[in-house]
Amino acid sequence: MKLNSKARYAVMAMADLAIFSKEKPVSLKEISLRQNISMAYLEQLFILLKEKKLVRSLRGSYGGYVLEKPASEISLSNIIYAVKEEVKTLNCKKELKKGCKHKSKKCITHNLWDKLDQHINGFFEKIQLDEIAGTNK
Amino acid sequence: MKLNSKARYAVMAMADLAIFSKEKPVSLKEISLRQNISMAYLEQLFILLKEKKLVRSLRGSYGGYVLEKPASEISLSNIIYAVKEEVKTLNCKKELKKGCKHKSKKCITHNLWDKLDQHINGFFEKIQLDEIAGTNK
DNA sequence: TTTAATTCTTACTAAATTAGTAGGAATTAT
DNA sequence: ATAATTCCTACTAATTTAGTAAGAATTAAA
Repeated sequence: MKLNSKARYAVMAMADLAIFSKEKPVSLKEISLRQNISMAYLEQLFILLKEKKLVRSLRGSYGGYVLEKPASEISLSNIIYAVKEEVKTLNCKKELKKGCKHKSKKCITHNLWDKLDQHINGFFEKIQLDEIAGTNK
Repeated sequence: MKLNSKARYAVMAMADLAIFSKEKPVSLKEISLRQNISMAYLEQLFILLKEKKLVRSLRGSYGGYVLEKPASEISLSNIIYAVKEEVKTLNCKKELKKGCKHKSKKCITHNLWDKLDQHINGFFEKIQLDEIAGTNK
């Protein structure tokens, strides 16, 4: 049960934006230096964050990224799913793949993992970026 | 954020034991057939479950495994940690490794992941095997 | 109009992890 | 004795992770 770097870095970067992109766009280089994350890696993450309309980009010199919406309207869940990380406690989707079903029955722990799934996703949904960044006070 | 097969299988196997080992020891072969898990893989898991005193083995013909304690006294957490799976949301242990600390400060999301850690472990601790197996009614 | 700083895009890769398989030794009820 | 089992150790193919690398496109400022 591990959270990978992709999700961890994405949240760190978004928190950095929430704090520093109020006056001007923040470049990935700045984030890279402040948060100690490889810049080329950040580039890949920001493509995804942009696709999901969590950030807006400004190209060219003095460009960078800003939040597309207020930090209070962006949940941890939004960020994590934007970079394609997801909670997966069952190895089946909607009970279709093998590994869970056997002899046409759901596996004995199916409901348990479903509950765990909801437990973790609930956490991700209730926390907003402003709280993470400490800009909600 | 994925739960791996090791933990999933361990919990399934323990639930199987909780249900079927009341009269006689249950062999890994039986579990393998009922739960659709490779027997050689189960062998490795049961070495670990035994080490943590969650099960007791009976070798030889007609041998197998039984629970070492009542299912109501074995938590999901016990099982998951027995097979060396763990919740890891920070990539640092006790703030020592690099990747979290940078310029001698904790990373910006450190407290968040700490909370997530507690949230998930809380779930694992509050659920007992009898509940999973449905033998608590 | 040139330059420097930036985002955008695609391809590659080393290392680690996962999810097993394989083979045989030791033990024990029948 | 035999068959069924646990115990033990080593190996491995596939996948995932966490990046690196190289260069094209864009734009503010000098």
